[in-house]
Amino acid sequence: MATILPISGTVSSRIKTGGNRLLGALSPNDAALISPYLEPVSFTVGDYITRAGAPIENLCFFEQGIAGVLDSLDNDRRYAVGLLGAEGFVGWPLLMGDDRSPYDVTMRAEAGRALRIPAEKLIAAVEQSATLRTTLLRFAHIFMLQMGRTIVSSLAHSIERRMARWILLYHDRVQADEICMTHEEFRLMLGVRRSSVTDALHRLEEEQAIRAVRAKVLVVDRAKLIALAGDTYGYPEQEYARLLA
Amino acid sequence: MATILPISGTVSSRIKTGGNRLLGALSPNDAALISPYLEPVSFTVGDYITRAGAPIENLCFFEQGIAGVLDSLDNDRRYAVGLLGAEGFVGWPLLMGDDRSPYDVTMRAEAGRALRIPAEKLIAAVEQSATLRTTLLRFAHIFMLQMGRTIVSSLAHSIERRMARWILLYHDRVQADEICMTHEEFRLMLGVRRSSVTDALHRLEEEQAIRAVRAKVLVVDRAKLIALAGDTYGYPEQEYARLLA
DNA sequence: CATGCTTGGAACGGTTCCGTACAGAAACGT
DNA sequence: ACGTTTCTGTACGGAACCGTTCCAAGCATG
Repeated sequence: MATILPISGTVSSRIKTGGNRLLGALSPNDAALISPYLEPVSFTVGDYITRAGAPIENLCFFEQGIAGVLDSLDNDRRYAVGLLGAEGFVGWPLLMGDDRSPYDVTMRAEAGRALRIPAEKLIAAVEQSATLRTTLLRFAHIFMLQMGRTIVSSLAHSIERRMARWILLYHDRVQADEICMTHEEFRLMLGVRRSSVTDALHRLEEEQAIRAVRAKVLVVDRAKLIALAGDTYGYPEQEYARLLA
Repeated sequence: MATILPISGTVSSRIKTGGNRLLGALSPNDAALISPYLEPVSFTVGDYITRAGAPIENLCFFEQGIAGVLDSLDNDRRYAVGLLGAEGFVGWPLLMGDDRSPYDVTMRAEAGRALRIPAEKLIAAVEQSATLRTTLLRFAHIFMLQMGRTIVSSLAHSIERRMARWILLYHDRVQADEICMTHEEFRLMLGVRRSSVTDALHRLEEEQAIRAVRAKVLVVDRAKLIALAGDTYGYPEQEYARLLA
């Protein structure tokens, strides 16, 4: 348990491209519209990409790392409503007629890289290209699907199964089978007490689906996690492939 | 308990307009772009407005009634991911680059009236008017906010408090303090067993927040319901007012 | 090495909620 | 009027999960 061995794991539908998948899906013309304004930025774990209520001044297309979209309650307790990585971008409310971010968005799990573009440049670009706008809105739509599945899983499934789902969502967005996350991190997504996270992790470990070491989760059997997550995993990912291939 | 007395109730931020609020918020020019194609339709409780997976052929702007947006799991258990009425429309995925509906949408609580427009007509209209597109996307955005709060409330709150929230969402969308819904209906939104609904209703009744009669809930003390719902009620409604006033 | 911080493991009783089952009450059809 | 269906109330044991507390292990810092 002390040393971290390289675990094989089933590397199936993982995101492999180095850069941002959404930008990669753009036509050359659309890419040309925004690429002059894209500027690389990097974040460390815990950094805020946007703050709830703040004006959206930039949009960030991630190349690496995981961004957690958090909603807060009573100004203290916070919960994740969704997750995104190199398959998407942060700031979509701007394309939907809102100039302020409704959510806190922070870096999770690992350091992140992104390409940043000023809000007004992106607005100008989507006004010139309908296909660009559609591509970006498609991501927002798929994020919405993810939220829907989050609702369903929180209503229908046990902590263990919901945890399996979140591990998969993380796994899809990191390059390795090793995911850095503490029990406290899981609390954001599951909304349970920390010891319940411990218990659920142990159960997943007993089933040989993962191995947990300090501040890390190693994905051992991805298929088993998918089975546990059931219908709450897969549909948004499948729709992403259909609409943004 | 047998007879339904007229209950005063606090009629605060209710939706009063007869027609669709979103259409009402359009500029004369934008309204002119689509009104030639709007056709009145009506639904009874249980009718499907769209089916999951089916192509979006029409969009529906509701004038009366409540539409429940349902996600299904394992082909049998279904759960509500959101609710809308005369403040919105059904079919927004079309504006976000998806030609199929990801959800079942069905009529809840009471019979509904809507103005229906063929998909291609609406697409043509939003291509002519950026402000029309923005207005419609703003509704989709606010629906997303509602979904976010649904996630948070399901993670943080007891059945009783979550029920208070859903009653408010229904109350906002009907013209009266009397809401037709069976315990089974609540199950869609809370994801609990039917008897838990009974218990939670009794608790809300003890607190004089509502009165429950067969297949109906009477809102007695709206302020009390708002207090129970806490931060999970109000924010999307407030953003609607800000962005679509 | 000494110290302090973060993270994880384990335990306690208590509460909420579940699954199931059954029965009464109200509406409905004929 | 009568049976049927729908809706609601209630009760039982049991499972899941909570809040709390305490302690141990890993890690960083000086």
